[in-house]
Amino acid sequence: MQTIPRMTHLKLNQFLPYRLSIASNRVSAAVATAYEALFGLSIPQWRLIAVIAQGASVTQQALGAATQMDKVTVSRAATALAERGLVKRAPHPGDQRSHLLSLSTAGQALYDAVAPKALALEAQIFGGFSSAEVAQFSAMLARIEAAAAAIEAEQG
Amino acid sequence: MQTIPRMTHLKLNQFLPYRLSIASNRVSAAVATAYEALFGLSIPQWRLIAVIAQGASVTQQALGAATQMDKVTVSRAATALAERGLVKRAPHPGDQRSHLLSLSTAGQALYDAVAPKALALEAQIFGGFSSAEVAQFSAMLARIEAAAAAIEAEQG
DNA sequence: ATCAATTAGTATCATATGAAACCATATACT
DNA sequence: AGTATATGGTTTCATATGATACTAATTGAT
Repeated sequence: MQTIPRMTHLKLNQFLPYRLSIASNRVSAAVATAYEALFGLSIPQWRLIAVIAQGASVTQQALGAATQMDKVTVSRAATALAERGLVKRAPHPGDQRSHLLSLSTAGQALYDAVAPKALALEAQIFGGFSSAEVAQFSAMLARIEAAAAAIEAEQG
Repeated sequence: MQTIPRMTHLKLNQFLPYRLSIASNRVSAAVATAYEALFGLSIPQWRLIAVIAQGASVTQQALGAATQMDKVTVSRAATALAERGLVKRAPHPGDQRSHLLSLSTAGQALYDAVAPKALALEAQIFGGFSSAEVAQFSAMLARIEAAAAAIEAEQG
């Protein structure tokens, strides 16, 4: 028996979806560790806080759309934040199923503490990047997202 | 009470760790769906196959290092692949705790089928990229990985 | 040679995530 | 108005993942 040379060689460590996944996981791990250690926040919780801080008064539905997280994940993070007194849930006028979430004073204070730290972490990770490179990278991510979403859509 | 303008505004959808995570998750989801639908492979299983195909005869320890996956994940994927008859486990001469994994004929055939499909997916996702852009993106990922790993190490 | 400390791999446990089922309310259609 | 359908959110269930504990074998030190 003899070995027939294959047409396609695939080196895992040059395969971009793999590389992307590794890089993303490392970044997420670093960020998650920092948030957890410093503020006791999970990534979903932090994302909610970031969006609520921007938008003032938001439904969970809107939070799901803005953070691209599942409604179950949003629900759990929202419950935890409410229990911790970081967000307030007001009834939604005109829809009794829904609440409007906003930051409590404590939540706002936490946000004010977290945000600079988050930006510092980002700066640490992308420290070597020029602003042109950052812009380029960001644009590339957008293209990748769109292409991947298209594939997913076509796969049903 | 009056609102004091904050120093740091943070828009989640411009926050790069978030953007990176979203893009990576989309790509992983698209890839995972395709592998699962076409070949019944999970991503860890596919990674093992890819590395074994390169390296011929490898220990799980080496597979863990090459794929950056936990040894538990490697163990589970290896067991599943062995049960499916895609990889063979030979005793490691000189270390009886360890096995040497290699592709069976069926495993090699599967690899030969999967690899082109994987490359096609990659091409679809990065289709809009020039080869210079691909190289740039790849280099950026490497820098990001290194920076994130450094942070993790320092957080220890 | 004996015993402590590592290491390869597996098994067990805890946690995070999302899919599916579910409840209450809201909307659409007749 | 009255009924079917859709929607916001929560609960329940199944699965994936990794930390921890464990077993068997190997290495190192005396």
